[in-house]
Amino acid sequence: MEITAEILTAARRHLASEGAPSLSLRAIARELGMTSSAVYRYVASRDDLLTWLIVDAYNSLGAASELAERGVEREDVIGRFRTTCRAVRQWAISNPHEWALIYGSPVPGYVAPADTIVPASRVPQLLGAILVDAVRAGRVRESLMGERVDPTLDSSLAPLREALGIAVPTAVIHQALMVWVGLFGAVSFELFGQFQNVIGDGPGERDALFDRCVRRWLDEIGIA
Amino acid sequence: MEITAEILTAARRHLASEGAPSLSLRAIARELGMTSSAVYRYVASRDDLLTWLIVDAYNSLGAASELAERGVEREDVIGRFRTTCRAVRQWAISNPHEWALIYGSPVPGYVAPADTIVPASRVPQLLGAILVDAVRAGRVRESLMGERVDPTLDSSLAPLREALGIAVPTAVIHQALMVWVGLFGAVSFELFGQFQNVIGDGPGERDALFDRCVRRWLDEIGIA
DNA sequence: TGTACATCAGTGAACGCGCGTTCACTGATGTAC
DNA sequence: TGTACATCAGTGAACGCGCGTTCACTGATGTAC
Repeated sequence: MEITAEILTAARRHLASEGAPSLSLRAIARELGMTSSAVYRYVASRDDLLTWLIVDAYNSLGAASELAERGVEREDVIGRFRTTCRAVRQWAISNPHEWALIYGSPVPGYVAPADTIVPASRVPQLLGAILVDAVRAGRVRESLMGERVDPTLDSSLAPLREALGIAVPTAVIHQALMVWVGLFGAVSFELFGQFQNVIGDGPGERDALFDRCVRRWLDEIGIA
Repeated sequence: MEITAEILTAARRHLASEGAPSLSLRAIARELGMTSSAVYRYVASRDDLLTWLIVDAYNSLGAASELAERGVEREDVIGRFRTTCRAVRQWAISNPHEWALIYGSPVPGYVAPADTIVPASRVPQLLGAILVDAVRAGRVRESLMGERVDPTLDSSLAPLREALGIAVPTAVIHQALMVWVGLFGAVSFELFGQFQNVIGDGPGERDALFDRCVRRWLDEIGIA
């Protein structure tokens, strides 16, 4: 399966330099010095190729985050969270087109097959594990742990609660979800250019902004 | 300038039903029963048309939010904020492709001209005005108002601070920015399908989720 | 060891499609004298 | 009132391009007897 790997490499390279919209089977064939029809021996269709790349991107982001997080002492919940957030942002900055592919506008007509679910959940899972450890260590805000919550919300967050493995109050899960959404939003805002004309992009300015976001997210969960 | 308006209408319709990627001058010409070359009498290029639509989308979102917010008593800062958030989300749900156009992945090769800056700032401006009123009424969290902040952050948020008109501490501005980013992230997450397989989409479930987000954003600023 | 056959990676031409953009033009309408 | 001219919205053909996908094929490699 050498060639399959080569195709994936070429597709990755093309994605990284040109972006998803101009990604075509023909372009990849060209890059490999093959006929476009030859590629069909390995890839079923354009959508199939897209799926490969999406899975690949999720895995790349997941692996990068996990690797970074693993380098921090288990007891250091704050450090683990901070490191994970930074790893996500760094990966996104290094791979903007990949980020756009997985977290940007959906491609009209493309429906993600089930194969993407597991890779897509690696980062949320990682954040979830950190949360669980924080809960276990009794480091989550008391007021949040005890808060009663709208039953509709309770049921809509049930799948997440079960995924965590231990009993975590819905209010905490919601807060964690907000953090994840905030992390995603902050990175996307920066990458998609929404900070243009609003926030300076001098050296370190955006890092400082993001670092404070991380600190605030920790505050919101109550980990201090 | 009747025809210019008709072209814009057709483009809007096409965008709404098919999405930005398949938007082409030829498709719009077809929709209008014109030759594709005739369109060039009114539109300079495809990028020009894209710019029209981007400005149009920002203005549509801005107008919808402003209209909703204006319907709330001035003293009711909480109501104004909640209403604005909901208006933004509702607009996005009603106009998903427009939302993707302005807040989704950037189109490679397209550079937004300066004309988009003012329309793009309508919602942030609205949120800023609410914040200013909250600060004036002394309803922002004390701890946040008094917090000292990294000087790099101070300078990177300077443009925002000046835009607000009155003196607002950097910590508060950063928090407000986080709220805006969170709002954007929450809406995009929902619209771009990231909640699939994670959160139920039964009646009211996502509304409940979002409503709690709004409440938490208020908490974070300290308005209660 | 040598022949006959099967496998299979890759070719090349073609299909029908849509795109942005240009350009010489038609034909109706409005204006000047 | 009638003629000559200018303006200008819209046409139609063409340019060169890229795309996804199919299909009959070549030619090298491997396998069986």
